[in-house]
This record gives sequence, C-alpha cells and structure tokens, in this order.
Amino acid sequence: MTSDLAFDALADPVRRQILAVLSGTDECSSGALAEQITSVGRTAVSTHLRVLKVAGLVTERKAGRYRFYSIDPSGSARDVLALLNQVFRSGLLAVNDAVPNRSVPEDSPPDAAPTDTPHRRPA
Amino acid sequence: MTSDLAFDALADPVRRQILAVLSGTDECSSGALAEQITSVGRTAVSTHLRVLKVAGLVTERKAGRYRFYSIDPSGSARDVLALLNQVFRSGLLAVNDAVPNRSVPEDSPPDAAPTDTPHRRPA
DNA sequence: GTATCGTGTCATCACCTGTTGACACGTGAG
DNA sequence: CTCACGTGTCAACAGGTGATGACACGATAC
Repeated sequence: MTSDLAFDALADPVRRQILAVLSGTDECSSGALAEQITSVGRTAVSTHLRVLKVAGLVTERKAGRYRFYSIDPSGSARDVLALLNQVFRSGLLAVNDAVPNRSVPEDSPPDAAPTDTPHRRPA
Repeated sequence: MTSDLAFDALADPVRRQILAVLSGTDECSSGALAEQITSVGRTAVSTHLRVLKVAGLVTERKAGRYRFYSIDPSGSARDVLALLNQVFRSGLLAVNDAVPNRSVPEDSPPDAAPTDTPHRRPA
C-alpha cells in the first residue's frame, strides 16, 4: 500500500517539522532545511528527506550541486487523507445519522446491553 | 500536541487494521477484534487498543466484563486531518476540484538544468 | 587541472517499540 | 460462596528505527 510508507513517514515529529517548513515555502534546499531543523543534524535531515521522498510526500529537484525539496500535494498524501476520511467518515461528514455502515457479515459479538447499558452515547 | 499521539498511533499497520475493522462495524469487543486481527495475539491487540484510545482515535465502552471499542470520529483524527490539509492544501484543493492526475505546475529551475546522471554505484 | 562546497550514503550505536506468555483484576453464572 | 470467562497489565526479549561522524560523489569556482 502506498499510504503505508506515508503513514510511517508522517509518524516522525522531525519529518512533520520538515513538512511544516516546506509547506511555508515553495521549496528549500537540503542545507537550508537542515539549518531550520535544529533538533537534529544534517545527516538526519537528509535521511528524513529520503524517507519523505520515498513515501511520496515531497519531491526533489536537482539544481547543480543543490537539491531543492518541496511538498508533493499530488503524492501519497491523498491516499492518507482518503483512508482517514473513510475510517472517520461518520464524524467528519456528520451525515450518517442513520448508521448506514453495517455491512460486516461476521459481526456477532456477545451483544452487550445486558440491563444497565442501553446503548452507547452518540456525540 | 494531541495529533502527535494520533500520528504515532496511525503509523502501525495493525492499528490501522483495527481501525478498519472498527470502521466497518458500530463497535466491537476486544476479543472479537482479536479474532479478526489474526496477525498478532490478543495481548498485542489489547495494547494497540490502548494506544488508539490514548491517542483519541477510538472510544471504549464497558459493558459488564466486555469492553467494546468504536471509532471516535470527534477525537484527534480531526487534528490529523486538519494538519494534513494544511500542509498539503495546495494539492488538496486541486483534488477537491477534480483532476485526479498530475496537475502540478512545472518546475522552473533558476540557474541549472537537470542534466546530471546520478551515477552512484560505488560497489 | 585542483580546491572547495553541497549533499547523500555508509557503518555503528543507542533507544524505542512491538510481541509474547504469565499473571491479576473484575464480572457474571452456578 | 466458588468457578469460569473476558480483559488488561507486567517483565522480558527481539526487532526495527533514528542519530551521528566519517567518507564518497558531483558540481562549481579558481
């Protein structure tokens, strides 16, 4: 799954910080990026950049001896968003008032609600 | 940051699988969940459930000796979506409009052309 | 040509995380 | 009451991941 790498890439705070910096600028060189990410060294930033690139979250542009990175809005970020929207659609769209998502055949839990807990609390 | 835990929780494939199962049903007990998640044992599922709960992605409902878990659409998932939308806003707008394929503005190298061959095979 | 800069990669280490089995807690049934 | 069931938690181990410094590669300036 493509979003697999993206989820993994997004899990790291440093990588999210890199993405935040990149989202504020059009593009940024590896060195300039490493200067703004003071929590880790240039090597780590470079490694994170690679992870982000492989994950399809950023794009790389080579210009001479420089390498500029920028957000890849058409990359796997869309898959992540799509998956998240699918999982949390009920609350995000707030249109499933009739609970239409009930299509799992092997759904036979003990079915609680013995005598004191009628139903869960809708938000 | 609340979304920090959420990003971390979403990084694990097993946890995403749990979320997928939960998204297909209203709620599910820990045991029933563990039966559907065959890749790991019940202990691991329980641990993952705890992580998801702490991250604010699922909610727990106690019913007697059972514990039912369900997606928490109003939890930190919204923060994750918001952050992602902020970082990748430029491409997401295009997605919302249409254009499911490459529609990124072409690069405009200021002073160099990508005419280099990254030969990097030392071995 | 050489020197220097910018960058990526490699080996190494330390830390964190996930998994497992055994155990403890609470609940419901008899 | 005791027993069985469902579940969470604990300590220990294995595996993966991130960070670092040294090095290699390519490109530019001279």
